[in-house]
Amino acid sequence: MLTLKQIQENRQEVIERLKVKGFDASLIIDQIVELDSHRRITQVDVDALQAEMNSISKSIGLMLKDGKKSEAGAAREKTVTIKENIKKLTIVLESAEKELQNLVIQLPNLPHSSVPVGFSAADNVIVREGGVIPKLANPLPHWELAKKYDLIDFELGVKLTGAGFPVYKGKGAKLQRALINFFLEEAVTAGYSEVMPPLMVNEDSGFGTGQLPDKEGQMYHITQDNLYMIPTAEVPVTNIYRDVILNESRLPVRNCAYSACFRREAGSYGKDVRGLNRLHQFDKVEIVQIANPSNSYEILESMVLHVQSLVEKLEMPWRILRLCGGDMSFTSALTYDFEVFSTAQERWLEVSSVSNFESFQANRLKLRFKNENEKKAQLAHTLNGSALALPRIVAALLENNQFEGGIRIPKILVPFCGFDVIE
RNA sequence: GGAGAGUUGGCCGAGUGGUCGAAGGCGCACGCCUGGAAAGUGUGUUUCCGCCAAAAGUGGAACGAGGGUUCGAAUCCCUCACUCUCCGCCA
Repeated sequence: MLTLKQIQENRQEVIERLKVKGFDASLIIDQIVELDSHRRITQVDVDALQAEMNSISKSIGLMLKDGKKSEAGAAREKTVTIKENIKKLTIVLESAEKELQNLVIQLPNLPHSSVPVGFSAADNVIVREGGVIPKLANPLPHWELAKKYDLIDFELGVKLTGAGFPVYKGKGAKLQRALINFFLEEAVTAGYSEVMPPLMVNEDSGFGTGQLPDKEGQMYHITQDNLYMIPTAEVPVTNIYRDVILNESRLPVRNCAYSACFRREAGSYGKDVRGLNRLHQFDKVEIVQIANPSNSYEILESMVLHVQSLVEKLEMPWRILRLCGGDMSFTSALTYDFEVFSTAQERWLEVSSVSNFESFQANRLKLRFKNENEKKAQLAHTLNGSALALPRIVAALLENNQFEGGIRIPKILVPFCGFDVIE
């Protein structure tokens, strides 16, 4: 959520920047500016009436103490109309605040100046790439490999739950655990401290990171207890710092977490969802940082390098995209996507998204920092990235490393798996 | 799930209708003291929304959350959430 100050002070710039995301903000911003001034004027009035009330109340107390009963009664009568006016104006004030809030949360985050203009994935910019795309004679897609070597049972998942909830078996299951451990170890070594968060969150947490109210339909909602299944560990981990004022010396805060992730993926269909390409439940290791605004973009780069080191260690053909305005999420200021190449499907699969949210989430979270010398706390920057999401990594790993009669496990994973080939 | 007791500032803890944003203590910051430190001592130490060009200053709000009673609520009433204890159930 943008701050009112941001909107007031850089009105034109905000409108221009949001155009990069294909968002026309001019009307909303006009309304916000007008409503905010209305709100402030009303508040001045309410405060003045309140002050009068307070002073009368105080004097009544003193009068009663002195035994001046009739004077106190007279004063009491004066309060009747003041009280009515306060009531009326408070209603006006509260509805203005509510309306203002409703408008402000409709505005997406401002894209960073380096974000390319564009409307679809085709307009994303390749930043750099690496690895080698293997040349295979007749590669099988991972869903066939999974069946052939009995690694993943999609039909069984349908029986138990529904489409998009696969059952991993044998070496397939072991590979999941190996990847999770590998990713966590790498993150911890890189200085992230591990947390294991709840897989369900409350409404406040959903709002804090921006899933609610915008993406309500993307999360599984347990209505009986009004809880949401997390779509990513970003939600619980970032919300650890909701309503927190950190000491500046603690920044950057770095956390990593493994979690299962749950997404309804309403409206998806076709080859995009085949096999592991899009699931309702999947595993992911997430990295999160809370940063000082002065160096949050350097931190973003370091997170990108961390993810890059993972795909390199896994010997995958990879590339990094800088997302264009139209392809970026509502909450992000700058996002890099990582893709790995899937040989059998002959296409790039997104395996990670690394973003700087600047103060957009922090403003919702009331996540601030200050040092001893400062009176006023300021909003921190939040960043996160997948490091990494498993399913498409598994898809690429199976497809790219297949050979006649087996699948080779990348060297770095062998100690985690306990085997070096699937056959 | 049943019964009871709680929820106050960074922490502990007092406060049952009036001048309480809140005693006292701990912690922390700065100063004095000291050769240096400890002890001692003094001052300060929540956050949000406004007014003001800004600072100074100043108005308002907040004692788990929301509502109510009252001229006035941390204090009384209602609803909800959470915590603890006992019982039940359970990996």
